[in-house]
Amino acid sequence: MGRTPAYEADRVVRAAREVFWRAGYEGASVPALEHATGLNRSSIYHAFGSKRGLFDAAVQSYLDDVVRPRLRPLVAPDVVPDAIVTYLSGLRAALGREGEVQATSGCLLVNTSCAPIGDDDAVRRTVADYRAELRAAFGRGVDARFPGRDAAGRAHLADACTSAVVSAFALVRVDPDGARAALDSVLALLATA
Amino acid sequence: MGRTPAYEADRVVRAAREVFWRAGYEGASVPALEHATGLNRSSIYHAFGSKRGLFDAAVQSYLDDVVRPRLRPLVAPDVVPDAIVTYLSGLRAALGREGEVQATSGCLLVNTSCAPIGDDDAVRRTVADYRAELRAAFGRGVDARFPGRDAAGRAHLADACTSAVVSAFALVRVDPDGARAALDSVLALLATA
DNA sequence: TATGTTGTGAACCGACCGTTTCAGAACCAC
DNA sequence: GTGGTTCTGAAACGGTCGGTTCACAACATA
Repeated sequence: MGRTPAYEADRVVRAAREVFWRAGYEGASVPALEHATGLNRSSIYHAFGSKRGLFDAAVQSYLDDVVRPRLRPLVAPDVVPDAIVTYLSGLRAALGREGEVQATSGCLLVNTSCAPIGDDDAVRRTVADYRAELRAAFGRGVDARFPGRDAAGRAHLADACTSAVVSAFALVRVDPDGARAALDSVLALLATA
Repeated sequence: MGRTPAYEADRVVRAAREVFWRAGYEGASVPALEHATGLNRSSIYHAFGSKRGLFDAAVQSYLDDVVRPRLRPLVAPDVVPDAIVTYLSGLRAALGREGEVQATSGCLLVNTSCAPIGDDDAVRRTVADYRAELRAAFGRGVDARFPGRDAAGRAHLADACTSAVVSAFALVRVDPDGARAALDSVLALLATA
């Protein structure tokens, strides 16, 4: 069988995810990834093949461990009317907690979309699917909150939620107040009957 | 007085702006800037002091030559009711023209916000002010379109326009259809009386 | 034409980039 | 134990990074 790895793969990927999140793909240096993961580069390259391989694993972990758990109440068989509000106000609060990754660096995938690595086809598909996943979840959240409203109105509201979240992620690094304002605005639309 | 520069400063800055727009600050290499501007690095450093100095000039040019001319109808003393619709549908069309910088790379300032350079204080202020400028312009555009509507409703609509534009910029690189959908959604809200 | 100033090209700087190599350590099966 | 396989640390790879240096070209002035 051979020598036993001295690390836990999940922990390594999570640590790398944090580095990519803050610094971006091109800005995350191999020494920084070594330091964060505690692994020597030879082990990183042995396990993941390349910096890009580690990045892909980090993106998968971001989707599985960060995005989808928070979206779960919005994609469950039964969606509670408050689910969409809970999600958005939870995000609003997270963007205010200084020091946390989300507050300082927004969203790994939105950041990726704005960088040259976003031109890569595989990355492009991943981020586009992520946006669609967000939109679908918000669509169900809005439907659960305003079941009586007409379909077009609900769709526009779900679109507004999607745009608010994406723009909040995109701007939080430079303008946390503006990011929170975007979320507050759609929260107000969701509060009115 | 000394030797006459062999270049036109404006042309140099505009060429550099394009490189930063596509590649981002950290991704724009000095050789790439030399090639785009036609200047040797010694001339670049003589004129702008550093890569960052050239970037700052490029950002200023982006605001003066790209952003503000398009926003002008929305900040004029008299704002036409169609101004906001004209702006958004113009942006929608621009995001669809393949090959153009806007379609492939979104917005220089949004991209900057999502990158590590966004942590710089001066950059932070610049992008935050840009967002505020956008929001103010859209506010006037919405006011001109729906003068009879209540203030809160107009504010939420202006917020939705701001978020739609920012998110369209943030996503156009990976998801042009999603970006256009965000704009279409607010355009629909602006079409209804 | 002589002088002082400014712009330009080429060569070079140390630092860092992502990646590879390789010897040896740690484990399994026999 | 022995052999085969896998993981790990250190060192080194060529290439590129942003930035500097310097000799010289090109101009304004006197």
